[in-house]
Order: sequence, then structure tokens, then C-alpha cells
Amino acid sequence: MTTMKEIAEQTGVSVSTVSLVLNDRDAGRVKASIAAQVRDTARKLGYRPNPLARSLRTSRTRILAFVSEEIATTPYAGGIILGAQDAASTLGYMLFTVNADGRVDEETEIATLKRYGVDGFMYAKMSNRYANVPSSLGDYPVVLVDATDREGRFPSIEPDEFRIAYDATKRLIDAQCERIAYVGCSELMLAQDGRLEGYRRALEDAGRKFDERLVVNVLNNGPALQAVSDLFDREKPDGVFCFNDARAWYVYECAARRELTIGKDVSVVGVDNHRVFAETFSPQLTTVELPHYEMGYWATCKLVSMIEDRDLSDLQLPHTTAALPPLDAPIPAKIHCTLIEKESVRR
Amino acid sequence: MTTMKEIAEQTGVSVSTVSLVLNDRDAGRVKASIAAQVRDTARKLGYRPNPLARSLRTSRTRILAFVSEEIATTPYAGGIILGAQDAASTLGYMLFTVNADGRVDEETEIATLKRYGVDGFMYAKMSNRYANVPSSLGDYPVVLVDATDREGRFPSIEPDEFRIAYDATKRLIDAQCERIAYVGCSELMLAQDGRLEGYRRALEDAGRKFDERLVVNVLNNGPALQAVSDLFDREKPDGVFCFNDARAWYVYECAARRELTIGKDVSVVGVDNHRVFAETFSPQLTTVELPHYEMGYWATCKLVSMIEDRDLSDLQLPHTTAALPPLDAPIPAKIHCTLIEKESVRR
DNA sequence: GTGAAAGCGCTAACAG
DNA sequence: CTGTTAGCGCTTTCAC
Repeated sequence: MTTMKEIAEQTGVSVSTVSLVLNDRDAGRVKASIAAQVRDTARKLGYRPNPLARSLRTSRTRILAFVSEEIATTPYAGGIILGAQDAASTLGYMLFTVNADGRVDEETEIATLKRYGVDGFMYAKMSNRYANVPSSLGDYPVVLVDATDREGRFPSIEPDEFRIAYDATKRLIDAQCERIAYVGCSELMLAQDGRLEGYRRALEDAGRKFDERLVVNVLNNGPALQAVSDLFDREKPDGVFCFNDARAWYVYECAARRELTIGKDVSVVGVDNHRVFAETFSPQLTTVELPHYEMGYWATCKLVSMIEDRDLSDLQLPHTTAALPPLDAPIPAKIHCTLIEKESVRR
Repeated sequence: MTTMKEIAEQTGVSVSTVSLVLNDRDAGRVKASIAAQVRDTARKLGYRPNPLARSLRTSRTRILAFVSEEIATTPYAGGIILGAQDAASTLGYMLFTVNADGRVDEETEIATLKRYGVDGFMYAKMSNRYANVPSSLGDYPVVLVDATDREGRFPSIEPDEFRIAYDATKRLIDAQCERIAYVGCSELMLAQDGRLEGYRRALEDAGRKFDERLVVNVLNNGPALQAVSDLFDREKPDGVFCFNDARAWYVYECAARRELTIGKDVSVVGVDNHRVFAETFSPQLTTVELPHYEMGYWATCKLVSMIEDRDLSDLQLPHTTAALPPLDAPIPAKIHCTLIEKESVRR
């Protein structure tokens, strides 16, 4: 590891000059020729600043904290973290990923993170819901990921649940489905609210009536299959919008037992949570792809823009979220969803 | 953040004394009464050392790096990382988790990690295979996770693939299955080698003959279902050991189409990769639980023991890996697998 | 036993 | 324009 001191010695200037130049604060303060020399030997020696030493002075570490509760249990958490990591890396930051879920106390973790001098926090839930941000985070820049701050203090990045459901249902309408069911989630959460509303509105916008009997909310378990089965027998749906791919599997199973072909007798759109199912088991499924990677990416950009007071709006997302695919595409296709950014009420 | 200086002033001693005491290096160097006073005010002020400042002097950061390639695509990566994090937290370390898979160059990431002064590296693959550890890691403590160093330079933690297959097959034998098939993985990897060998040996130890026709190796795709279907028609297996739960699904599907009941007409043991499937879709499946969490945990302990030259053998794993469950358990049960630790050939 | 002093690598006032 | 100086919070040698 070469240091500024070495560069200073080699170039025959003082450390301060080197510091000035290498931090690009030499405009009209250091002679251009000297600056050039400094930069030259720096490059020659392969100089890279020591972030720890710098932090000690500036009390800025260029380290971000990603605090999550359900990192282990949720398969797609990886996507969010990956996006966050890529963004951090691109912006010159490092990421401490900690889970507050396990046997380690959340407050302790946050305290440790603070001691390490992180510049800001991402606070993530693993499916869109209201969150209580710990008050210990109050004086730091914070961005919520896949969650909404119940008190409206912090900005957040989350999927547009309403639009997900609206687009998915619209897709089924456009595919000429007459009896469109919704297999939802009986757990109380933001996502479920938005989804149900989007489903209802898409139907109404198409001049149809919302019918409660076509809706069933279930969990991931045995009774769920029975409930979906009942819906099939009672309502004979020809199109189903599913809360996620675990729910889609019940539909898939019910259809198989009735010798109905997915994509022909009954069209299914499912929101893709696990990926396993959509990719491996049911190629006939139309999936709404949740942009987890992008969520992590955007959240990080947002956080950095808050920290540095920098405008990051020119930053291109590596994978752009597209709108609905064209309708002449075959029904098994992917629907991309967009993200929304909620601003903090009081910053 | 209270500093040593403040403690020194409050107690009326010098900073060096405080440092000595608070690092427990005061045996016979500082008067006991003074030491007590120092500790007292430290506690009163809620003193916590600044790890950055300490690192600058000691060039030890108590930060570990977890470098992985497939963090995003593999659902169960979270378990490994969670285990690593919990262990790190318990041992007083932080964890930088980076993926070398994305758009960021692995060498660049490693260089950055080094600049931040990490004390050691975990290098993880997401299913047991040979790995080429980058030479830039050569002079650091390194532990491989779910992989084996091709050159034998570094120790590793990995599942005992042979025993997984042996135990699973034995279980089917004990369940009175006569025609036990193996649905394996056609990708070349360590895990597959060990699994096939364990399957074969369990059969032979039971006095049965290994029969190639009962083995089919597939990928995760359409032709896979066909291949398993052919095996069913041709061999009429009454027991199947599956490489992972994605493969188990093909078996499940084939059975359903032939009106065979899993757990009655045909017993299935699958290694659980995704969890989704086993938990949500097929409660009849006997699963071999891969101890991902434990792998991460152990790897971290191993790494720390290398860094600190500390003996961590007394450290209890939070979830212990059990042996086979008793045979009077109903066939849908969980089989726990053990981990093995490979030592480096030359350290 | 205890404290003064130096220094890890870097930044930022302030002289000159 | 450039160098000197001080100091971020901590550890560590070395006098006293």
C-alpha cells in the first residue's frame, strides 16, 4: 500500500500538496505542472487512498448499512442486496449487510454500525408493508426498501402494487378472459391492499363488475389448496391473477386435476417471488417480475444522493423496467413492474 | 461518541492508562484501584472504542469479507450469509458481503476490500464444486464455503455429499423400497459425484446391486420432465432419491399423472435447495436439509480462528446438525446432513 | 505504576 | 502557490 507520504517524497513536495491534488482541490492552488507530476507518480505507484485514515479525519466512511429483517427466509432478498451492492460499488461505497432478524438484537447491530461510522442506512422489509423505523436511526440518512415508513419521516422505494395488479388484470382482460379471479394473500400487508384495488379498478375500467366471489385470500399451506379448489368448482374462472407464485401453484395444481391447460383453458398471471417456480415448473405461467435488483439499486442511489446532496438523476439503471409487453406476444410472457419513490413528509 | 480522552480527563489519568485498562493489558501495570475507576467511568459514559481509529494503529479491522459469485441467483444463499453474519456478530466482527458475479470485476472488489483492511476472506460458491481461488487472496486468511480449493491451499467447509446420498438412500431401503431410483444432476460438479457414490454404496451395503438404468441425470427444464417420465414408465420405481427439490418436483408431477401417491406408492427423498417447494407444495416429501446457515457460521468461526490464532472449538453452533431421525418417524420427515471441514494441504 | 510522546494515513487551517 | 502544523482516536514504546 503506497501512501501520500511516499508520493510526496518521490515528487519532492509536501504531503498537503499531494492531498490537495489527489482530492481535486488544486484549482488555482497548486501549479498545474506540479499537480501533473503528483498525479503521475501517484499513478505510477498505483496509489489508492486509505479509506480508514481518511474517515478518521472526515468522519465520512463511504460505508452504507443495509439492515434487513428477513434476509434468510426470503429467497429473492438476494436480488435486492445484489442491486444495492452494485450501486454502492458504482458510487464508490461499501455495504455492510446485517440482519436484525436472528439472534442478534437490532439495536445492538445499529449501535455497532454507527461505531463503524456508516454514512447512512437502508432499512428493508421483504415485502411491502408499513415499518416502524427504530428511533436510533433518527439522526441519520435513511431510505426504506420495500416498505413504507408508518410515520412518514423517511423516503422509501417500493413496487407499485396497484399498478402490478392493474396491469396483470388488464392483461387477462385483453386475453379475452371472462371470469377473472384473484388469489390473494390473507396476511395483512400493504401489497395486498394495493393489489386488490388494482384488480378491482382494472375490471371497472373495462366496464366489468367487481365480484367478491371471485376473490379468495389464502396463506401458504394445506387449506389454501382447498380454498382455491372450491373457487374453481364454484366459479369456473378462465383467468386468475395470483398474489405470488406460491399461490399460482395452487391454481396450477387445481387446473391439472381438472385436466385444464394453463394458457388455453385458463390463463394465469402470477407475481414472481421465488423464481424457482416460474422458471422450473410452469413455463405456461405469465409472471409479473418484481424488480428486486432495481429496488436495491435505486434505494442505494437515493441514499447516496441524500448523503452527498448530490444529484444522481442522470444515473442509468442497469436493467430498465419496461412497461407491459406488446399484446401480440404469446400469453406466457413477463410483465415488468415499475417502482415508486415515496418522499419523506418531513426531512 | 465518548472517547478515551474524555475518560482520562474525568478520571484524572492519562490516555495511555485508559487504553491499557480498557484493553485488559493492565495486569501488574496499573494499580487495581485506578483500573477500577477507569472501568467505572468508561461504563458510566457508555464508552465504546472507535474501531476505525484502532484499526489505523493496529492494521486489524475486525472486518471480514464474504465474496460470492452467485449470491443473486441462488435462493438459499441467504442462509449461508445469515449464518456468517450471526457468527461474525457473535465474535465481534463485521461482514462485507460482495458479489463478484455482477457487473463489477472480482479483482477490483478484492482490491477495494483490501484497502478497507479486511482481516480475511470467505470465498463462496453456491453449490459444492472445485474453485480457483484468485491469487490476489494468496497472502490473506481464506476459507472456502461450499466449494473445494482446486489447489488445496485453503481450508473449506462443505456438505458431506456422500453421506447425504448414503443416508437418503438408506432411508428408502429401510422404508422397504425395492426399486430405488436416483434423479441426479447432469451438470458436472463435486456434489453430483459424491451423491452418486453415496447412492451406490448404500445399495451395495444393503446387499443390493447398483443398476445404471435406475439413474437419470437431468437439468432444470422441459426435457427433464420427459426423462423422469421415461424412467417411471420403464423402471416403475417405488423409491426415488432426488438431487434437489427442483428434481423432486418432476417426480411429484410424474407420480400425480399416474395417480400414484407420494409416501404410499412411491417414497421420495429430495435434497432441499429452495425450501419453497418442500414447504409449500409437497408435504409428503422427505427432505434432506442442507445446513446452509451452519456452513456460513462454521466458515466464519474457522476464519476467525485462523486470523486470531484462537481456539474456537468450544463454540456451540446455534442449530446443531443432528443425525438421521429415528426410523419410527413417519416417512415424510427431515434428514439432517453433516458438514465436513477440509484442511488446507499447505497452510 | 503512570504519563509523555510518537505515529498510523490523511485532511484542513494557517503561515509564508 | 506551497509547506508547516495540528489533530482525528487509538496503541505502544520508553522515560520517569
